[in-house]
Amino acid sequence: MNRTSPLETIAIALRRERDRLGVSLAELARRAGIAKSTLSQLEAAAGNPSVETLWALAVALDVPFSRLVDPPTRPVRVIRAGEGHAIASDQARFTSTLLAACPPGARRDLHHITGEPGPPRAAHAHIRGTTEHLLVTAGRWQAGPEGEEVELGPGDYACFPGDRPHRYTALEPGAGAVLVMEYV
Amino acid sequence: MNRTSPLETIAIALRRERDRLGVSLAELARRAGIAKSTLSQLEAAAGNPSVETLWALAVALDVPFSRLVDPPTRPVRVIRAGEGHAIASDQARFTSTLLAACPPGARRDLHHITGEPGPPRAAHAHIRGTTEHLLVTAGRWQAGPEGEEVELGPGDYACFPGDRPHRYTALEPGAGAVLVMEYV
DNA sequence: TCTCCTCGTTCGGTTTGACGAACGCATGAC
DNA sequence: GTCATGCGTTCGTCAAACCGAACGAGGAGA
Repeated sequence: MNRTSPLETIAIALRRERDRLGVSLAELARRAGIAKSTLSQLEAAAGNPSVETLWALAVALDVPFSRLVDPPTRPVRVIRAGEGHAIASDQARFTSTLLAACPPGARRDLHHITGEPGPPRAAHAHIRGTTEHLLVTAGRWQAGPEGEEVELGPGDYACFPGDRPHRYTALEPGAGAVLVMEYV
Repeated sequence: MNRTSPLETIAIALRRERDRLGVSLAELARRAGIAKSTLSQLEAAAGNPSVETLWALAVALDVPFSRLVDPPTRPVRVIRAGEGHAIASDQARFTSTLLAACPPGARRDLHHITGEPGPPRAAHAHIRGTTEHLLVTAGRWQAGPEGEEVELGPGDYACFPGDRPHRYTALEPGAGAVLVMEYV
């Protein structure tokens, strides 16, 4: 099942999550309260860390413990909006539309966002391969990569790359949406 | 966030999974290729196992690694509209609430469902490990595992095991929701 | 009863992971 | 130029994780 050893998996995950936070090896070691020599060896896939060590790192990285022992990430695969299959329920009065099938190896964190009219909320580019899914639950939104914003109403769905600068603007009071952050 | 230490979590998980398989401590140690003294101390929450040791145990127990380190999941979790830890943006008038962080190795398919009042939509049990996330966008719903249905209004979020029979009932015309099917 | 087996725990000895100091290498201030 | 700061790596020391052996407890069978 698993080709790569857990140690390599951890080494890759540590490096990936540390890059995501944009902190140095020494800084992360400080935050986690471990010797930077230990962390250096771990990122080199040399060594066999104890649970306490890994736990401290997971806390410092602000990720669930198990994310560090994830199987390695697979190459980037993006599913564009509209590629989902529409599935009709066998029972009447009920429909289910597949908005986006999850690519293998991707992680999707589920958020609920709300906004009020005003200046747009500018989001910096996330790590490469990030995709954002937005489904409006209330009010109207204007969202998307800079220069390619689209306007969305209740029930509308959009997905766009999150690894470029992008914005959210609430156009009506009490605007809400479901935001799914997808990391590959 | 986590009250119990990772070591206790592991100790409990080891005991639970071993009981599930119905094997003795010595037998499990044999299968995992570790000394039974080591395993004995781990189940007593004494010690600080290395990743290799834990990995061998996870393989021998035939469970994903994360099952040994993640605290047990609660059956049904509801986050009411406005509840949850909302993170305010640096730019005002914008909040983001993390509903569910994606577990490693999981796949999440994103659906938008609509329903009309009438008989409930009964869903059969999906494959083991499936979790469903539901966030209501419009109207009111009653949903959840059979006998544990909860009523949800706009903005409410619930997640529950999908590997048991469960139902969705729309209580108002034009009810809508985002459904995320999570497969481990 | 006695024997034999397996259970889980406890006890030294060895291996090794974690630590801290020192290293070489960059970059920036003066 | 020199100095200072921070980076990531390497090395020697020490604590501890892991191991194997021995232990007492319980059960099955002759």
